[in-house]
Order: sequence, then structure tokens, then C-alpha cells
Amino acid sequence: MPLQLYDTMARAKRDFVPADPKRVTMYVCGPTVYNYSHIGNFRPVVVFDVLFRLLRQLYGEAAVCYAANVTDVDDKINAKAAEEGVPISVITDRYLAAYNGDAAALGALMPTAQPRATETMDAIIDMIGRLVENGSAYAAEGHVLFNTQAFSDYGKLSGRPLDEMIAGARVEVAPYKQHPADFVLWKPSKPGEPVWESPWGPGRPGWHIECSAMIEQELGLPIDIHGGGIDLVFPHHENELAQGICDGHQHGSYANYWLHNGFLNMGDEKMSKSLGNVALAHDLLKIQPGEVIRWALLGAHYRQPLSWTDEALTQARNSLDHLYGVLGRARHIEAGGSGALAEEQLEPLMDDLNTPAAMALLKKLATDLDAAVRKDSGQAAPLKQDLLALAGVMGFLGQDPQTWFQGGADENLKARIDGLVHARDAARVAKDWPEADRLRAELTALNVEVMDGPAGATWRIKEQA
RNA sequence: GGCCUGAUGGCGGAGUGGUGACGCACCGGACUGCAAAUCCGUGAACCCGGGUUCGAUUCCCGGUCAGGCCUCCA
Repeated sequence: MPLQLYDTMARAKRDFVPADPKRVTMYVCGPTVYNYSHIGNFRPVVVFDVLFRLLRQLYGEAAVCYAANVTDVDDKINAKAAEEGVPISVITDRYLAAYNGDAAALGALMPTAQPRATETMDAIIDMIGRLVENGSAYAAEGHVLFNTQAFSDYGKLSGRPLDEMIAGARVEVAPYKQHPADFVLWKPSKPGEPVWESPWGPGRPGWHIECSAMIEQELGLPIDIHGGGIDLVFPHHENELAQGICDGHQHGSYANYWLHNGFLNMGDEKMSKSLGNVALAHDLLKIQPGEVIRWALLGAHYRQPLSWTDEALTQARNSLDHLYGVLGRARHIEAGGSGALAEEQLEPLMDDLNTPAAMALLKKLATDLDAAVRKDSGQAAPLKQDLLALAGVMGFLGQDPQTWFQGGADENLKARIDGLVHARDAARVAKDWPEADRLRAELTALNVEVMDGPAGATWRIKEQA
């Protein structure tokens, strides 16, 4: 079964065929680094990380070029820098570091490239120059604007014909625009704001052109996959597409597959900074393992909306506890077998990244593995292999089971817990049940759960509050 | 106002033109000193109304409800 991906442009699932299997290219719109990102911002990070891992599995690690940009020129960054009285680089470096740290904690691999707008300025200015030259853009009052009239397919990606957009326009149209839908490629900086020299006067780039230029510089056009949140379809991706095509790619394309993830909701509404209903990944990671949050983020198909609830996190935690529990019981089994991940195990992911179905398969493999270990049936080794391989493609089960269950405890606490557990074991051997129960109560007070087994008691840190 | 999604058990959430995964919760049983973990098992759902069909949760039309985009936004 070939990989199928839902392409927003085609509004259908399509077989994925890269232009060059030796160099598969993917670009995903990343954060504007002016603050901590909320958990909804990390949904695409995790979703496209799974796709990145899957592509690496299919085409080889060296064959996949994945660029996720960083927008480090922006009004909000300027405002934050002004507020703190520091250069914008202080702000952007700080929050980029936090972003990358949080992404890593969520199990996301570092993309192969992380281009920054400030480091792409020459390419941005070159690209604008070419667009002006060939009549796709025009300069007016210190601005450069993209001429939407020059691109007959404008609106095709988002399904918005140009004339309809005018009817629905709710924004006042700047007087220097030739057409209401025309958008800014270059604009003058206000006093005190960062500024770059350009043939159209000092200023800074518009948001859309940054991405187009970064793609062109980092990956080359056209790319195989362009991803991002559903809200970016219009205007951001529509505009990127228009620029890219008009920049000498009329006969090719800009991106061959457009992928968009659905929103993460808080209750019934999307999580967004403007609505103020956000949960920061940075905060969540202080009280939950990143893997739990990752599991919760992948618990719904990426194109569906996902409600963010405590319940979802609890369920994620329970699921992972179960899987790690199985791995713990199978710790003496050497994973082995065919070596390659069986095609059938990959099938859910091949079907447009059906992560919920893949997670159900993980559980089935785990249940089978558990039974094989219990019956000592000889099937355990290949099952463990399959389980770990599929989990690996999804970015799960990378820890040692013992670390998973005891990871929240420091060495002192571990020693203390071990002492109590051993004392309780001794009491149980002596059939001193009141003493055993008293010790268990003491462990419970330490947020520790004991599990008696044939080979002695094991323990784990219970869910953190 | 325009455009676009979605509606599946108590909850989360896949999937399908012909008896609806999986997880959580619940219930019964096994195991346990009691638990936990594990295992076995029960119960429980396809928004409403039309249409197409031998048959629709699945396709089509209409409605209701919810959400998104049209402005920065993952």
C-alpha cells in the first residue's frame, strides 16, 4: 500500500509520489518566536514529526529534507523587544531556545533545517526583485505589493475566487493597493524597528514572502510537501503559492502536496492567544512527561479538531503505562525477527497518517506480546520488534520501562522507596499484614504504587498531580 | 453575508454500502492476605427528515447543532 496523503489543493487523498525519491522535501510553517508557544502550536510539530519519521522510514534517513522555519521578524517581536528595551535577537533567541526545548521534550526530531527570516534577507529581497521585474508585484509609497491580478489561479488553494473575497472583505483597504486582495511583500519600518536596506527603501519583509524565500533557498522549488495549520490556508499559503508560481515556476508547481492539521480546541473553541484560552506546552511539560502530551496530541486524526482536556491526558498516561508495563514484563526478551517493519504494521500510518488506528495497533501488538511472554510461546521476540519499530516511527516507547515508571524520582527518593518496599516484602513473608499495609500506606503517601509479583514487588510513581 | 469542516456508546476516538476498531469509565469473574498490575467476560452508540439501493451509520438532498476561515493566527 502506497503512502496516501490528503492534499488540500486536490481536496482528496492522493498517492504520495516524491519528485525525487532520493531527496524528499517537506516544509512546515513554524513559530513566530515572541513568546512561549501554546500546546495547539505544537500539534503540527508533532504531526509533521510523525510524517518526517515515516518518510525517513520509507525513503531512508538521508533522503528526507525537512525544513521548519522560524519567523523572527514580526510586529509582535518588535513590541516585546521594545517593552523589555532589548534588541529583537534577545527575544527571538530566548523563545526559539524554549520552543526547541519543548519540541524535543515532545519527542520531535530536529528538522534537517530551521531557517530564520533574518538569515534569509538576501533571498527575500532577490525574490521580491524578480516579482517586481516580471510584473507580478509593484512598488507604492515605500511598500511593495503582490499584484493578485497577475495570477489567474489566485484563490485556488483556499477555494476563494477573488471577486468573492472582495465582497467579504472586512478590512479597510490601504489606499496604495491596486486591488483590495493585493498583499505586502515589503513595507517600511516604523522608527525604532529593525530595518533592512532594499531597492524600494529601508524596511522589512511581509510574512508570506519570508516563507517562499526560505523554501526556495533551503529546499528549492517545487517542494514535495508543504504543511501547516488549517488556518494558514488563507491567506498565508495562498499567497506563498502565488508568489512561488509567479517567481518563474509557471510550468512547475510550488508544492505538490498541501497538508493542513486541524485545530486543538479548548472546550468548543480553538485555542488561541487572542482568545486567551491557552495552555502553554512549557507549563504542561513541568507536570507531565512529554510523551504523554505527544500521545494526547496524536490521539485524534490530524485533520480532525482535537479537544484538549485533563481527561485526554489521563487516558494518554494510562495508555503509555500499559505499553511500558508490557515492555517491562518483556524486558528479558531480545527484540528480533524479520528486522524490517512489516508492511501491515505501517498500514494505518500509510493511510493519511491515521495515528489513532496506529495507536490501536500498538495496543494490539502489546497485548499479543504480553500473552506471548506469559505463554513463552516463542512469538515474543518478533512481536517486541514490531511493537518497538512501529512505536519508533510514531516517536513513542523510546525510554526504558523502569525509567518511565520511576523517572519522576531522584536517587534519594528511590533509595527510600526501595527500603520501604523491601521492608514490606519482609512483612509479607512474615504474614504481618497490618505492618505490610502500613508500609504500603506510607508508600502511597509518597505517591508510589506497589505491585506485588511473582518475582517480588515492583513500584512506580503514580500520576503527577 | 460568503466559503469550508464536522455530528459514532457515559467519555475520547477509528472505520465501513450488508451484523460498528481501540482506549478510558462501569459491571461480573479469575488471580491476590487485601490491593495494584494482568487475564477472561457482559452491557452500551452511528444528529433529524427525505431519496437512491435488495440493504445506508456509510452515497445524495434538505434541516438542526457545533466549529473554522474571510484580519495576526498552528
